[in-house]
Amino acid sequence: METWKEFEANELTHSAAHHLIAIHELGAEYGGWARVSDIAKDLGITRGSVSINLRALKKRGYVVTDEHRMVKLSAKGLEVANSVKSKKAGFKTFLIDVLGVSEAQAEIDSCKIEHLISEETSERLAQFMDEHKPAHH
Amino acid sequence: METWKEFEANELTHSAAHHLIAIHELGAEYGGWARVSDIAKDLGITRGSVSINLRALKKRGYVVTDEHRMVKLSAKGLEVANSVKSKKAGFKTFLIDVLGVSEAQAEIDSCKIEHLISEETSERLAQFMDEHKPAHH
DNA sequence: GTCAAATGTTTGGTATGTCAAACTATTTCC
DNA sequence: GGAAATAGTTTGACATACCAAACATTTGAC
Repeated sequence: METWKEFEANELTHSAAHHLIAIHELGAEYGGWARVSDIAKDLGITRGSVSINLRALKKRGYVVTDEHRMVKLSAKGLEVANSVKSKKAGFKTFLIDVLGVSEAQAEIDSCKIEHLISEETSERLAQFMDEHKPAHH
Repeated sequence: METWKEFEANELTHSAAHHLIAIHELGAEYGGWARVSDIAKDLGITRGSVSINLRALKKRGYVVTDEHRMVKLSAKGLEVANSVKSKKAGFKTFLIDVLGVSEAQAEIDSCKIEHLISEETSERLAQFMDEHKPAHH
């Protein structure tokens, strides 16, 4: 009867998920390392906000920093970043290819729910997509 | 590039959506009217929280109150409550019947995303479900 | 090596959404 | 009709997540 509170209990908030994704993408060419101001620029928020948000993500073990204040995902952070990205990609593909939703709306919807979908659902969706792949000769 | 901020721009928060749904369901037998303390009991939060949250929902035109402090959805509030409920129901059915997700997980996932799904996606999903109804004789 | 620019942090502010607890108002019971 | 229980509101607290602006630190240009 209080299923609705599961939302608050979610491992990651939408904001936290996007901080991790930003680090992952910005760090891609630099061995995983990213800078606070580049994360801020990428997310369109201030350096101050990122600084504070990273403190919490660091404390919770999702990111690590080095002596030059460079930021990197921990193993746990990398795992959840990849999980969220794959959920988003899978759901977006489903929306476009199966339901026929427009690309723009599919991007928005998949971005909104990427961090909320359970492993069970994302696995079943992947299985469904696999079974309904366009036929090949 | 800042699609991720659409989340914050969503018409309803998860909490707001569930306040509206609670009013809708509690009021069902009383001409739509519900009491603060029953809403609080239903949601599992304090009367104080509900009181404050309703103030905002009233200001934004989703609920109305009478001289006895009874609470009811406005036409707009009723519309969004119904929309959210139907999105949840449609998505949950899809998860269970099409993907084979467990009932418990489908309930949680659909509850988390019910207020985030666009009209376009929910319409396409409804259409998909309609086209894939179990065959009848 | 100095000075300016860029970067990172901190502080004080806002908004949401929760709590506990104090307070006020209403209803119910006898 | 008075006392107790119930209902509603308000206050002060906390957590998240943003901003602007002040501040500190680091980097880079010369």
